[in-house]
Amino acid sequence: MFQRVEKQLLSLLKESIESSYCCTSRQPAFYDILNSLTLEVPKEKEFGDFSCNVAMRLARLLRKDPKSIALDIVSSLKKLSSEIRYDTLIKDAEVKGAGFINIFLKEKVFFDYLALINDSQEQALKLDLGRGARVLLEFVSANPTGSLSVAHARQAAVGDALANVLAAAGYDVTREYYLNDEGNQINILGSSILLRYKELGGEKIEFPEDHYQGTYITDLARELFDDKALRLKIEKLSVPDKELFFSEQGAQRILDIIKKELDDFGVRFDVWYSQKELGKSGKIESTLENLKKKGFIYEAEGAVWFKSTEFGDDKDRVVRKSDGDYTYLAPDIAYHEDKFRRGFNKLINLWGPDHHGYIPRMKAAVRALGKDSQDLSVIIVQLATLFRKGQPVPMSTRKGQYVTLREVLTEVGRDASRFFFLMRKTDSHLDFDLELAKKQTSENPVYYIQYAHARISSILAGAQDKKFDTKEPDLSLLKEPEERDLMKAIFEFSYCLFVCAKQLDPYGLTVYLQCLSGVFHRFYDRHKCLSPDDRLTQARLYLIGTVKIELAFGLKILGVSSPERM
RNA sequence: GUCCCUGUAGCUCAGUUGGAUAGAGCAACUGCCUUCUAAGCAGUGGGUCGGCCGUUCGAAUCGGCCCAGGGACACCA
Repeated sequence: MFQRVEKQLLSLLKESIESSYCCTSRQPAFYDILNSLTLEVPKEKEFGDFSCNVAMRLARLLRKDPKSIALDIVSSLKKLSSEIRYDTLIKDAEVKGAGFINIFLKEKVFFDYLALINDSQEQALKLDLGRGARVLLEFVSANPTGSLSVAHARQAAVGDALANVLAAAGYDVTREYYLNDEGNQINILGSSILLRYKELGGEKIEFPEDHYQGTYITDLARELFDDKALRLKIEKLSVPDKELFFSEQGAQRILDIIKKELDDFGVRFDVWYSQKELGKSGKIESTLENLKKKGFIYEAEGAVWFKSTEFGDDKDRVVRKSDGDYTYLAPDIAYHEDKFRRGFNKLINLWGPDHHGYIPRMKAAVRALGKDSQDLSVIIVQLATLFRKGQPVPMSTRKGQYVTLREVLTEVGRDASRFFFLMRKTDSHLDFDLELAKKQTSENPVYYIQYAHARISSILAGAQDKKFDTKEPDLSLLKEPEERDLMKAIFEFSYCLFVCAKQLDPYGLTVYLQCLSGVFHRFYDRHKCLSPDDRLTQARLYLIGTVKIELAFGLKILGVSSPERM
């Protein structure tokens, strides 16, 4: 709806400018400006619902004062808008400041939107940007060598919300977790558990520094040790088989823990993609063979290299080490080729900041595979620093001591933690105040929004008891400035969703929902919904019902609940 | 050393492809509940937008050079 109104206004403006100046200027520059017209929503409401700066941009070209240009445009705009096809759109237009054209919309535009939302609920809020694009969103993808950390928690919160945003914007989205279930780290995991297992058997062991230090390793070892049947089986294994067994068992059991953590966090995945299976499938070999045929793979210094410099990387990268093992890059290229092969045409990866330097080579790989580098978007999810009473919570990755997703979830709960992880732009650092997130006061933005939802629910429940009839309300009774503010805020939902989808960042929704809640709270404070006038009550219930639908949908996208009462 | 990100109120941050008087929340202070949920609302104070130069009708925003903080630069994953 927002987009449609914006488009209509733009074409109306274009027509006005053409009719005012087509004879005086036919220069290409004139049409450049005409074709790149933009509208903005002014911060101050006295400047209208939309504003356009085209008069200033035309001033030099037309050698005319921007104010008088704006006046010319406005007068022909008014003439046009009085014609039947536009007479439901513009209430007024005026020139202000250096030459801004400020447009005020007719309330009918807002009324129509309210009706639309009340008729088709969430459906009215969704967009149609996808156009058949199949999106593969890969996120978290943490190695199954330990519990998820706060860093993973933010990636999970962002990834899940982004998937919801894109789905709401009309994309076909698949959520995937790339499971690093083989390789060095998994071997070390197996070896770590095996050592602890031996220790439990009374053996004296030396525990290397590069092994996993956490107590959960001992817990896993104990699980295996305490299972007598399993222990007998383990005794019979040869040394290499034993190593393998512990690696597999460890990875499997930790994966179960991770799945449970994500589930409790409300984050779900459609596909768990195993690197081990990828290796077995022969896809790595065929991908490298394919690239070799294209001339992007060569051998040197005993290793196999990917010619990523061909596509703008700083230097070429090893895909197969001189000892014959693949580097991480080899299966990753194959994995991305497989993503495309499965029919996805838009790949989005959420990575931690430590993978920042990895982007150019992955982009290079995508291009080497014959795709456009735009087909892969990598979003760096910056770290969240935890604070308690204004002091940063110390974090040590050594000795396996790090704050886990589970701890944050247990301490502040799902709603607050998910919301807090989304409160800043994804690629910006985030300060997460545990004490603030726990507070159930106005200081906490989550409760501010949820409270607005609960208040509306409560009013609607009260109204239901009084059995208001369901006939079409007379929205023209909504004349108070706070009511208009609310309608305008409601109107901007789809624009917010549009921006979030374009920027691949759900963060904007947290800002919008706080704003919408604020406008509602101000309206609530000044006006009674349940007024003595039944027809007004009817209209106001209709209005706040729409707010409720938007709040609930917005919160659902963010993975936060919308309580009926608080 | 090279590249990337960040620098806006006491704190955490917004600032819509350059727009109108730079905003919000928190913190501080002051008011508002016999009336739909005070987890709310209203008000007050608080700024050299890191610095300098440039681009133009117009710069927090774009460009250049500095200053400060963070991160990335493996035949690890």
